Amino acid sequence: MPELPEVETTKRGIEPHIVKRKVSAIHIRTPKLRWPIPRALKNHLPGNAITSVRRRAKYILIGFEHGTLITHLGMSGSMRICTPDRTWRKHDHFALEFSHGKQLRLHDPRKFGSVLWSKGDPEKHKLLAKLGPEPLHEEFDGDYLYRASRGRKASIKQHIMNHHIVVGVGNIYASEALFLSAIHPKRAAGRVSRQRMHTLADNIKIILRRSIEQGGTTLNDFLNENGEPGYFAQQLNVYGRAAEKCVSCKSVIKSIILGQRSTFYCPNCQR
DNA sequence: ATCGCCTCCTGCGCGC
DNA sequence: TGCGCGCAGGAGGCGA
Repeated sequence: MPELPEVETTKRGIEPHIVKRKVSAIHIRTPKLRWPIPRALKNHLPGNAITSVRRRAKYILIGFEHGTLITHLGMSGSMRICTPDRTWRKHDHFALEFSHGKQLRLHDPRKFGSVLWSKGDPEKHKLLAKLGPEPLHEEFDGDYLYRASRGRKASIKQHIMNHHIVVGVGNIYASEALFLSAIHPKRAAGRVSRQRMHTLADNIKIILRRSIEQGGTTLNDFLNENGEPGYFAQQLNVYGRAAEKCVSCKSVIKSIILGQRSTFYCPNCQR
């Protein structure tokens, strides 16, 4: 399940292979992922060069002079650079082919990913327009998180996973950040103190930065078929560790469902 | 305005 | 050993 570090790693991995490259053909092998892949891309893209590769939240934005390809990996998607003669795998849904003889392929078994086209400023696209700040930007800090949570009755875990508040904090890192911050995931967001919000914001940044650094070590894997790109060994303290002992206090890690999502925490450390 | 539930899809794990 | 069932999960959309 790509979290923000995997998406950032993917973006960094594909960028040097595709930026400034001219698209010679595109392949739409599956007409509909989360949404239909615009058929008009066949007219928009060939003959045009990629001018930029950016990330916003978990979207990878592939820029052209006349518009932007907005892509999302969903929960099982991955992108890979390969040669056009490489056999199509099951779930290879979409590909850009370049004049320098490479392809960028989107692979996504769950089909929760997306490929869309934005003519104007992609930040104004319906899917991006209302997103909150990037967690690694300066504007996201404890004060911001505190202000954005006053009066909120939703749990702190759902709060930090709410993309209107802050983007890119997925289910795994939400549990992990709350553990490091000693905050109970079910605590109402509006009842977390300013000081603890600072701790939480700091921990979110630390976890994401560390994961991105580790993801960087797998960048070589983006060329050809070596392994799954962007997935790195993660040191997780609570996620997926129900019934195991807390690394800090040896209490038994609990698992609950919160907002339809599995949630892990230490009932002793987190209050 | 907020919140919580539903939905998309398929691989996988579990139980028998 | 093989089969079938049910769940997980990102995030938009909708109903309350």
